[in-house]
Amino acid sequence: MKYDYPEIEKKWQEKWRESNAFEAKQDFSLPKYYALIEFPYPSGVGLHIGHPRPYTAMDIVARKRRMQGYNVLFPMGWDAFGLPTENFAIKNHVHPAEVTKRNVARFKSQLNAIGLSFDWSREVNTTDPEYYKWTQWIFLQLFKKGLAYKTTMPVNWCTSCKCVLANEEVVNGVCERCGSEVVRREKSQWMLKITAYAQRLIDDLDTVNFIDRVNVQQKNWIGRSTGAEVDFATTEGDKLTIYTTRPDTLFGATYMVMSPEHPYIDKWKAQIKNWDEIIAYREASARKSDFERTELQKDKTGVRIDGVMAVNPVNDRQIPIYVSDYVLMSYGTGAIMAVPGHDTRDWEFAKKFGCEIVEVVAGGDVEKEAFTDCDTGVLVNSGFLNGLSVEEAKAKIIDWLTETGKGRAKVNFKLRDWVFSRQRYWGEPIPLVWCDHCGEWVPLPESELPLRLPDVESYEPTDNGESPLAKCTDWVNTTCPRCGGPARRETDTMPQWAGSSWYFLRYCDPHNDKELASKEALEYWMPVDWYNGGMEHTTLHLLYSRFWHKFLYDIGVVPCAEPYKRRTSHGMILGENGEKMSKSRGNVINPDDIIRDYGADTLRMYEMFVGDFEKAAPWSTQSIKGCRRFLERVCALESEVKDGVSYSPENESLIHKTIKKVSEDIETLKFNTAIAALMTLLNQFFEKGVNRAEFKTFITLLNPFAPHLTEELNERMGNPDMLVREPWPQYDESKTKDQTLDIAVQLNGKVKSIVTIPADADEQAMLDIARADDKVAAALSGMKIVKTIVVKGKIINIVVKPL
RNA sequence: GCUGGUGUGGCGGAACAGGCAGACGCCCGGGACUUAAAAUCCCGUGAGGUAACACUCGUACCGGUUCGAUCCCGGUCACCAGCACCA
Repeated sequence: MKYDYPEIEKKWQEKWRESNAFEAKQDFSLPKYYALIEFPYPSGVGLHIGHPRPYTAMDIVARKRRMQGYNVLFPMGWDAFGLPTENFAIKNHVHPAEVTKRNVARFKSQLNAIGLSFDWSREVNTTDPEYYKWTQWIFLQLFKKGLAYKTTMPVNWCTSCKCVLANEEVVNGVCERCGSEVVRREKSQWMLKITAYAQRLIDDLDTVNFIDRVNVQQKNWIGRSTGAEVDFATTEGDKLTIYTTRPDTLFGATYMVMSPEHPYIDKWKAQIKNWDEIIAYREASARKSDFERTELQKDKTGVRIDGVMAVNPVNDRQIPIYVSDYVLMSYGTGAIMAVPGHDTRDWEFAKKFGCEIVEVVAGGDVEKEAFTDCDTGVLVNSGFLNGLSVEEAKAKIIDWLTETGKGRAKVNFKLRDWVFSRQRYWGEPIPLVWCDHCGEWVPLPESELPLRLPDVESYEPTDNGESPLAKCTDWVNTTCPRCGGPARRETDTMPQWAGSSWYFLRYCDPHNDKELASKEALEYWMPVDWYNGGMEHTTLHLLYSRFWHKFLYDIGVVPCAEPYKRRTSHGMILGENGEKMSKSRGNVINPDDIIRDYGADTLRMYEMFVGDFEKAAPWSTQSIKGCRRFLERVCALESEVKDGVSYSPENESLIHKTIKKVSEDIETLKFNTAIAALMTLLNQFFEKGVNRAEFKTFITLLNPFAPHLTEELNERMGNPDMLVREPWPQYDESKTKDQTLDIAVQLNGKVKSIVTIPADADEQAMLDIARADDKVAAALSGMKIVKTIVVKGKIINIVVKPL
């Protein structure tokens, strides 16, 4: 058969569509499998060559599961709110909804051209009011439970997007999206209390099967630490509380440091003798952007508070208090005890400002550098802690603090609450109104959802930090749903991460207009069995959606505490030069061109064969030809097929091995070696011949990888049903074993010969065969055997020395 | 700085409960077919060495454990990713 891929691919894509081949069934008695990939942001440039890698991988899993008899849910949708669309709309004077529609149409046709087996009857779009109705509904539940609150705080402000960013969206001090400078601004923002779930977000990682680097990154980001809070008295009679992970070093605390934003500074105004100096320092650090702060981190700055002293509770010594911006108001209590002998930052500060350095853990030289080792040190100069190890001292001092009421054990997290509002147009409106009469934010009744985005004349962001919606006075001015008085709508919108935090739930029951999804559907489909997505979402989408899911679990909406049973992640496709693909580097590969020149099946094969799925791999226009050649050879094999029994006993054994290998490799993300095994089998068929049944098994195994070609070949063989509906081949473990084995015979660890033994030969039999071998016998002559090592079925090693 | 990860032919990558290193593919070389080229098919292909064998060296580097180490242990170097004054 000539490999007419454009014709074949078009034909089978239509057949699958006409027969609803991939529709998940509404029969909840069947075993289910929910395979999920991250829905894309439908950008204007179309599909990237990187997209098909995870998509094809999960498509292979989904196709295999269907053949294995599962009711498979493999859906797709659009994460379509977001800035690029809005910016494009502004520039070209089109409505963002119109832009979205076009981009979605383009993406969808590209995805279909790859032959991905999505159930399009469940397509969702985050910008659809029938969808964002439920995004808003979830927000209202969060609000009602006190997990959404508005507060004024310094936030990350992107100077180019003119919009607030979440901490997770700031990378190296610049905007994750556009790379522009991010500055700190005081703004009133909606926040979501993700910190309330910090502990559970860590703990429940033990209940799911995520790849390790995801677990590690999430844990680092949440940043749990254990330590103690200690109350220091001051000469003004206040209680200055600090947090430390090293309470064992309390005797070594020789000064304290407060963040410039600490409220006690204002409180002590009357007592502070150098007030002007303190205020000048506070204002200077307030002006610094996060970027500047990190740039300057090596060089500590600060000012001593003149007029107030603190008292170390363990020894009643009076110690000075400094103000320095290396202490952050947003972590712990905004103040620290400084132990310069055993903390690098305190040591640097102490050296610069001439503070006293006391050694309380012996083992280093605190005059040269801070000694921070917790494993080997022994406590000294520490009263009742002397002689203890760091671990013992921690426990003892916490007991002491608790008994005396001067402190307590404490757990802290680096994770901060999620800044949830954006000053842009193209996002979900926040369904709250401010009522002066009620004096608070009032939620819209659920019956009024969705709160639709109004049509506005200009989507331009404003420099004053207000959302474009603020200009839409007809929409903004409304009545309070509670008291009926005049009220104003919230004009900020939700961030892009809102719609994606729950979309996998909507797929379970996408057309439900009574609830976000029915209980039965959620109980049947959830949790997602396998979710594959990018590492870049680990501390963003993945964390956010786990948080929302746990909240929905708490209020009884979803049946499971974790949304995803298994999470894996793919590597990037790089340009041919090994660099990240980008327009500016001129190394972009367009999937449309590849499909036109090689076909979708070749694209799929190559995306899976290119390298280790979990690692980045450079694209190669040379190597893709190998996959194309393989498919051509599969076509050519058709004419080699002969009726009758196997021509070769080796075929049977290799077929069983290949079924096993391909079946297992798909489950462990080793698509590249699965394909290699199929190539090996094909090569053997050309060498040894192939019968109809063998060929059928081969194309069935290949079907998830190259679905179009294999369907065509299956039809040409006269099989009435589509391969999609055929069962996955089974293997017989006993037939994967060879009758004979080729075993290496070593002398002193060097291979001297290869001998063939029966698979069940015992150690003595193996040794006898080895010694009968000519090469072995020759090598043994003139040698004295010191020792022989025989491992059944593995190896023979004879240790010799000259006679 | 901290936390993870990765170093294997000309290239992408296989093989690791310690047991023939380099599967599979690309590139490259030779041959067949062809008037010729492309395509296809066959053969070769880690490095040194040999007429051909033999043999020697080879999994970032140094050392250790072992009959045997790409794999385990200790140390060093390089690269990638994430975090970054988190007390």
